[in-house]
Amino acid sequence: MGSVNIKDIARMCGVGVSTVSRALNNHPDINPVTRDKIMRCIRENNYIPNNSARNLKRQEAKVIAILVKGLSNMFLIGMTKTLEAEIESRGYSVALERIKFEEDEVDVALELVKEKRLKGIIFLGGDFEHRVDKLKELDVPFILSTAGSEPDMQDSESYSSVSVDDIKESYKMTDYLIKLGHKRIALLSGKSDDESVGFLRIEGYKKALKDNGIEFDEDLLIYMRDDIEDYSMENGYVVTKEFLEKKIPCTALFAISDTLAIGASRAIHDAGLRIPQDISVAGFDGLDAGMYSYPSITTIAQPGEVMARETAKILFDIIKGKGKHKHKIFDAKLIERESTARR
Amino acid sequence: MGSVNIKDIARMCGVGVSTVSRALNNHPDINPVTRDKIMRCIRENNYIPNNSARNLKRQEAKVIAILVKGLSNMFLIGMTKTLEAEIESRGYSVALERIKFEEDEVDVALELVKEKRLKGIIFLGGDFEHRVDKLKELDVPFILSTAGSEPDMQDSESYSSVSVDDIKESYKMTDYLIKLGHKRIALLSGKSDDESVGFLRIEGYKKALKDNGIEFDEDLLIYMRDDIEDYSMENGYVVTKEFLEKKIPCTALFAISDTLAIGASRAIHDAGLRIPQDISVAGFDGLDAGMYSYPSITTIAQPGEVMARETAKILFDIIKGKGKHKHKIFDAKLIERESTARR
DNA sequence: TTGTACGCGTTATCAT
DNA sequence: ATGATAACGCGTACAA
Repeated sequence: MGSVNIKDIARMCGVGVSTVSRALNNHPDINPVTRDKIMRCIRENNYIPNNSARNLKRQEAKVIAILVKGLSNMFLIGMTKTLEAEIESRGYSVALERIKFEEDEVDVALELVKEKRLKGIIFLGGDFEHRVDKLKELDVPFILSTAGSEPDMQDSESYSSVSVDDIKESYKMTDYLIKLGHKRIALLSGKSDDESVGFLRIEGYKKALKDNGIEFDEDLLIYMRDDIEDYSMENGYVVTKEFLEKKIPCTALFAISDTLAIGASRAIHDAGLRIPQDISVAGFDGLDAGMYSYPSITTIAQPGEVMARETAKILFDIIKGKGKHKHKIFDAKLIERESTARR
Repeated sequence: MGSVNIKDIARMCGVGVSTVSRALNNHPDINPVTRDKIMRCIRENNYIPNNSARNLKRQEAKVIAILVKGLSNMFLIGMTKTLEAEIESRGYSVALERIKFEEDEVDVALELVKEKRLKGIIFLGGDFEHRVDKLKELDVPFILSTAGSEPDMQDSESYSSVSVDDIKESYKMTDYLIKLGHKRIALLSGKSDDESVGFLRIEGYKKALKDNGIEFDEDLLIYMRDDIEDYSMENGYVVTKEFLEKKIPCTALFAISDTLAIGASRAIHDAGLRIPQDISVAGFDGLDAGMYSYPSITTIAQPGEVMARETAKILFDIIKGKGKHKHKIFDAKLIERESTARR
C-alpha cells in the first residue's frame, strides 16, 4: 500500500493504462462513460500521478518558472503575485523557486529546464554581471525582471529584460533632496562589493551631486553589512546607528530600499533626532511598509504590477513566436510623503 | 543539441553509463582516473542530470519538504530560514513549497511525496481543522508547526506538532492591557470565518475579559477583510480606519499580528489620535517590523527560532526511529514596548 | 573496476 | 474508442 500507480488503476478498472492516462489528461478520444468510471476509481483509491514520471515523459509542459532571488524581498514577492496571475490566465502553470543569496540562479535554471521541460523562465531580482556567457546555455526564452539595469546588458538579443533605470531614479531622489535644500545627504547603499543595483544607485547619487555642484563625500556613504540579512530593517538600523555615532553632519538620508529606510528611521529616532525636522529620510521601492510607517517614507515607487504584466507579455510573445527579445525600462515615480522636508 | 544525457557522456568517454552514474554520485568503487576524465567531460559538455529521472528511480532521497502557507507571512519566513539550516546541517536537502491561501496544503503534500520520495514534511502555518482524516493518508512522518493549537489535535499519535498556546497567549496580552487600566479593548482578529488561529485568539481575549469582570462587547471585535491580503498592513489599516469612523469608544487595540498592528497604528495616527496616549496598540508575533516601528509595538513574541529547531529535532528523531510523535507547546513572551501605556 | 540490462511511472505511438 | 508497447533518463543488481 505504499503507493498506487496507474497500472493498479488500470487493472482495477479492467482497462489499459493508456485509457487511464487519457482520462487523467482529459484527452478528447475517450468514452465519457469509461472516463467517469476511471475517475471515480482514482478518487476512491487516492491515486495521485507521479510528477517525476510525468515530467520525464512529457514533451511539452506549459510551465513557466519564476526564480526569485532572496525570499524576504517584499517588492519581489508582490511582483510574484501579479506574475502568477498573468501566467495562469494564459493557461500555463508556475514553478516558483526561491534562490538563496549564495546560490547561482543560472545553475538552478539550467537544472530546472531539464527537470520540468520549462517553456520560459523569469528571473526576479539577482545580479548577472559576470554570468552573461552562462546565460547563453539556456535554450528556453527567459527574461530578467528588475535586475540591475547595466547598460551593457541591454544589447543582447538572446533574452529580454524589464527594469527601472536605477541610475536615473537614484538621481531623481537625490536631486529632489538637493532641491529641498539638502547639501549633506547620506546614502545608505548595498554591500560594499555590490556591483549591481547597489552600485548603480550610488552612481545616480553621485551624478546628482555633481550636477548640482556638490562635492561627493566618502564619509556620507553607508554600506549595508554582509553579516546581517540583505536589505533588512535590522541592517538599516544597525548601520545607521553606527553612522550617527560618528556625528558626521548631514541633513538627509537616502536609503536604497524602503526596508532599510525604516530601520534607519528607527535609529534616527533612537538618537533623539526628529524626522523630518532634524533629518529627512527617503527610501526606494514603494513598499506598503513605507506607506504605513510613521512618518511615512518618501520613496521612489517602482511600478511593480505594470512591470510584472509587461514581463509576462514579452515572455509569452516570444514563446508564441510573435515577438523578438526586448529590453524595456520603466519610469518609477517619486512619492513625497512625511519623511522629507525643506531645509 | 537540445539536451545531452548520461548515455551521450558515456559514449563520449568510451565507458558505460553506470560508470558515469558512479562518477556523478561519487560512488566509492570507481577508478579516480576514469572518474576525473568523466567529470571533465561532463563539465565541458554542460551535462546536467535530469532530476525527474533521478527522483523516479531513486529509492531514498533525503529530502524534507517545508510547506509554507502564504508567502508574505514574515514570521513564517523567519522560521523557514532556521529550519533550512537545521535540515541541511543533518545532511538532508530542503524542498520549499509555498501554498497559496486557496490551495489545500495536504493535497500538495500528497503529490510531493510521490514526486520526490520525501523523508518528512513540515507544515508551516495553515489550518487543519477539517483535514485530519486526509492527513492520515500521508505515509511519511510530518509535523505541524505553528498551526492553530486546537486542543483536539494534540491527541493524535500519527503526527507531531509545535506551536504556542494561542488562547493562553492572547489571554496574556488582553490581561496585560486590562491590568494597565484598559477596559474597552478592540480586538483586530482574523477573517470572520476563521476557525483556526484567529478564532483561538478571540477565545483568549474573551476569557481574559471574563476573568476580569469585563463584559464582551461585539462592537469591539474587528474582522480582517477577505478581499485584501491576509494579515497585511493594508488590511489592518483599512479595517481600523472603518472602525474608528464608527467612533466606538475604546482605549486600546489588540491586533492578532504585528503587521495588522502596524497598519492599525497608521490609521490611528491618521485619525488624529496619539499612540499610546489616546489609544494603546498591541500586536502578536514579535516581528522585526514591530520593533523598528515608531512607536515600537508591544507584542507577544513567539520563539520562532527555538520552535524551528525543536520542529527539526522532533522530525528527525522520528525519521531515525528514535522517538514517538510529540505535541509541544512553547511559551511566548510579552514584550512591552512604546505602543502601550497605563490608562 | 567496469559494463549490460532492467525497471521506476508515465505519456506517445501505433495498432486494432 | 481502446490496448499493447516503446520510449523518457537515470540508478543499480548482476554479470564480467
